[in-house]
Amino acid sequence: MGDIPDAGEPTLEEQIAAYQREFQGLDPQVEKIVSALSRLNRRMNVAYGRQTAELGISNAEWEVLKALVLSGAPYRMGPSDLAKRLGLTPAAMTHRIDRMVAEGLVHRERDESNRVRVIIELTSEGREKWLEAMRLASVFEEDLLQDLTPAERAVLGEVLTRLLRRVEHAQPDAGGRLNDLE
Amino acid sequence: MGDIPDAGEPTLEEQIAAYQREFQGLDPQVEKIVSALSRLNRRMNVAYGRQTAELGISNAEWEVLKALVLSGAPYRMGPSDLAKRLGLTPAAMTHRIDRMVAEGLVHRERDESNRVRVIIELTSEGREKWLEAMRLASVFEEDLLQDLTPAERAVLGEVLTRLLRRVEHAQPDAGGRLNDLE
DNA sequence: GCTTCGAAGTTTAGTTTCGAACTCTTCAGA
DNA sequence: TCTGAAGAGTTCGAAACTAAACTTCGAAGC
Repeated sequence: MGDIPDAGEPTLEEQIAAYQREFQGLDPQVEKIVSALSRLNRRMNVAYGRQTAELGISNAEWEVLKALVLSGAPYRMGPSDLAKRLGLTPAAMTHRIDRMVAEGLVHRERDESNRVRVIIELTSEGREKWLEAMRLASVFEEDLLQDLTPAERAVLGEVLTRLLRRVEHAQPDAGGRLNDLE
Repeated sequence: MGDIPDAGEPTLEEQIAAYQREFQGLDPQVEKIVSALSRLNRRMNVAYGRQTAELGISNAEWEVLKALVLSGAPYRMGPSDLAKRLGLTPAAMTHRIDRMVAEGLVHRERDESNRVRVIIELTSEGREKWLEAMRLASVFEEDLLQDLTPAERAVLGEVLTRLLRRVEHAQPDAGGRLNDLE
């Protein structure tokens, strides 16, 4: 027990070996980094999902709460802004807000100064839910990184930030290469 | 232009600052690592999606092709195994296979030696699609990591693998702490 | 041999999302 | 003022997923 990472999933080492076998000319180190990154993220999302589920909210709802809290007091955003921020279509946002209003996590009202707009505002209950979720998440995250030395944390943070900047300011073209967007 | 990472999304630094403001007692370095990890993964998936879309397949289909190829010749798996491997319910797997059979990417047949089972086998067309996708993906990945020094690559790979092992062999309990499953 | 249990896959009902059409409001220009 | 255009949000229909019920086959026990 404990040796099988997930049902039917090969270990990272087995997967790298399989890639080498099936596709020539692949750098094992690159593939290791990319595969580990992807898996790690997946596992972390599962962990977050477990935690939020215990608070009676879904991962999707947690994302909305997060966006609202991080926008700062008075914790208000329009549906379109939320949709862009979360990468959803406006239609999906409408439905998601419907649910969250019904659960008392957010409040929806029409902006009287511009009657086309709608204001989504965090309720105190919604803010409390987010705080509870953050308490759980922060303990989990600290625990996850606990074995890393200060030097390793520094390098990891710096390198990931650099990679992120590279992806954010560039997008792959048809051939897969990253072109600077200027 | 090029300074706005994504529509309406704050920069990583702004987001960390917002976390510090809204939630006391958070380690900025931990949050930086976790946030960068999550964002980086999201951007990479968008990039992969763009590439596979160009080949006329979805990201979901690419995952199935990947599982089959990595299983090794003769590239056969049962629907249940595929579902477990991809983290889907058997029902979703049935439908996904339906589509892929219609597109000629995989072949479905009943196992005559055990008539409860079904065998999903990669077609040569499916294998070719995967190879094309891999060619694009590997260029993208090499390009993404191109600015990293050999030392940085080594540390990154090692640290990520260590973190992955920690999440894989342990699961957070109600309080968020990681317990060894033994 | 018959029965029961369990495993593999499909079907059905309900949820969440996307794409596109639609409504309502605001603003610019004749 | 009236009209046209654009933006914000919702509604509608279709796609993809989950959970649960169902079907079929195989294996074990009596």
